[in-house]
Amino acid sequence: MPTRKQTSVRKPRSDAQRNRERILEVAKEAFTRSGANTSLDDIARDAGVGPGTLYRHFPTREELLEAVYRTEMEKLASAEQKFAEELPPIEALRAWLLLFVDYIAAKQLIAPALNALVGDPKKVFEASYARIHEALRALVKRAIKSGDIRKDLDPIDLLRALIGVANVATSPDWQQSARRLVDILITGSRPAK
Amino acid sequence: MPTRKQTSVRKPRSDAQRNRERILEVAKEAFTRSGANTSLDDIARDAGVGPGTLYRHFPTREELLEAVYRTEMEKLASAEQKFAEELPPIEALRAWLLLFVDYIAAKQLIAPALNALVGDPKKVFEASYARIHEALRALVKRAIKSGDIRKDLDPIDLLRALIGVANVATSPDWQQSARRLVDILITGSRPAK
DNA sequence: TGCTAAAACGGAGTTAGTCTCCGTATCTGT
DNA sequence: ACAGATACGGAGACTAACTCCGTTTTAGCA
Repeated sequence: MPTRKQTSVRKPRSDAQRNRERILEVAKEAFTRSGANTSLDDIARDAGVGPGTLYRHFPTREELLEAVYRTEMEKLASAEQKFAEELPPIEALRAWLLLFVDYIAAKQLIAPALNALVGDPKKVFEASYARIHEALRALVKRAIKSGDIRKDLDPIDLLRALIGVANVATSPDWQQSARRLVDILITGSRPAK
Repeated sequence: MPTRKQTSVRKPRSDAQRNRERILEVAKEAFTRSGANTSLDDIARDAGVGPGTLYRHFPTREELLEAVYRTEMEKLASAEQKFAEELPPIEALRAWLLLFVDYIAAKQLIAPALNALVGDPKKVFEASYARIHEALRALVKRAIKSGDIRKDLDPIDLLRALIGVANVATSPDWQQSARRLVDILITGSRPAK
């Protein structure tokens, strides 16, 4: 028996793969530009495929949204390692939180994702959330070990606060607000004494 | 000349008033129950009016959402005075922040509002946001004066963090997370020394 | 109280987006 | 290069959004 994975997956056909990526790319731009309610048929057309093809790859709007979102979040999560290697714990944490802010500032990707949230919150976040959470937890863990952060801090709390800031991005200075908030959060997370 | 307001407002017809309230009430429940994408025609039917009537009162989905949202936020904002009178500054602030959490926990009203956000963020929040912000600012101001909070704290930062928490309400314990966050925020907002 | 103009109603009908179905085209392995 | 499997695409059914206008209701006045 070959050691290769034999779990059903027969093979992905090359044109299918191409189309999938094409759709994802167009969708990302469309959602970012016009919000999460953009016509899916339009996205299909812009990607040069029929509606049927789009729906075969992503049966629901939410699934497409999630796929786009997950792809982007993956990039963010992978930045954790770099910071962890280059900076002292507390600074690595701060840097990553700030990157998080910059990232969603540039991409505005949180809005579409949130939109989908209304339908079924868990689905959309489940996968990417886990990945992001893992990255953040690693950073917090190191900062706890070095004594910069108090033991009982739940990393999710920080994450939630930050994601929130992005959503309430009504005023133009929201990004600065987010930066100040990072400081508040870190200060508030220090050991009691 | 009579001192009464004469600014255009001719008169609101009683049936119009009734219908408006009826729609608002049904809409609030519908959005809370099924998310912000509920069929507006359905809402109209449940309220016992025709689609035309609903659209006359609230030309767009966003406007209906905003009206519902604003009504609820008004209630929250008005709680500020009570706390300010009954509690010491820092505790009044804490209490109000916690009420904020409880409130959106119960009503889940933030989700629909956010959904609308994608279309045009400012519009939806503008009015109610101002009201809430005002309440929070008053509380923070008092807490600064009493020396419990550092001078340069921007109240909006706290608000943003909290709203965010509600949005990322994926896990069942999000409410506890929010409560911990309130502590973090308050601690992080204390004077430097 | 009865009358009238203004205000508001309501639902049929138009428009637009979602999603499916299936005949046709393309790919992969032999 | 052939066969079978896989994927494509777009016509069309369905559903919700939103409008338009003939009918009904209301407020104010004589």
